[in-house]
Amino acid sequence: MASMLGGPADTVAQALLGLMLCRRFEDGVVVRGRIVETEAYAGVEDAASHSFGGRRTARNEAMYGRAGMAYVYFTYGMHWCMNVVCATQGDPQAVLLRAIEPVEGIDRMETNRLANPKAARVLPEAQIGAGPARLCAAFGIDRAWNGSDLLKGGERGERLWLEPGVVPAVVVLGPRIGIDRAGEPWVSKPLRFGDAGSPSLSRRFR
DNA sequence: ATGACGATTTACT
DNA sequence: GTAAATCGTCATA
Repeated sequence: MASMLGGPADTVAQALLGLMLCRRFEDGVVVRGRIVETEAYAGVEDAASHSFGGRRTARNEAMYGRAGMAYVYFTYGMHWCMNVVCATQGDPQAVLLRAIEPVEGIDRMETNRLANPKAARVLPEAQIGAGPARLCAAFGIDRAWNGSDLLKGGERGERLWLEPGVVPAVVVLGPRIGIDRAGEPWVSKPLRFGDAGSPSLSRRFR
């Protein structure tokens, strides 16, 4: 598990598909979701990456950490998104988790969603984790998890970690979402990966 | 101190 | 399809 995260973002993005993202809450409840959609952010060369050009700030510091670290950031004034840091320490590559398919603790995912007044809309089960911010809302992931080690888990009896899962039968690729301003060639590179058979993708691939 | 912006989601026409 | 919501972060001064 640890070794597979040490590679470049595009490789890791594909390898993460099928793995289980798991969290245990203080009350002991566990939620699990199968990762079905990811995006690779290739580091200093990648104009769409928060680390483009070696940019290093308090916000993206986790990108420079060890593989297996979580990089969680806040955006649009209301949403959290989570990445799995990859490559080697000091090389700021990461993979954005764009969608999970609910597997366990679905009631708790609902509760977590409803706890956020901005996400009070009820969604069909398959859509609960279909989107980078939806996934974080469902799992209750926020800034407290930035920099946490996904291979070890968190503190306070709470944990956020990865487990082996079922590899997708068919993987589809496409351009990344919401990065138009990065310009070519980065806007067109096929760095978005999905499990073609999943009903929980954030958007269609084409 | 101020202003511009965002790896999104939701509601509405 | 378009637009609003909403605020932490960063660059500039």
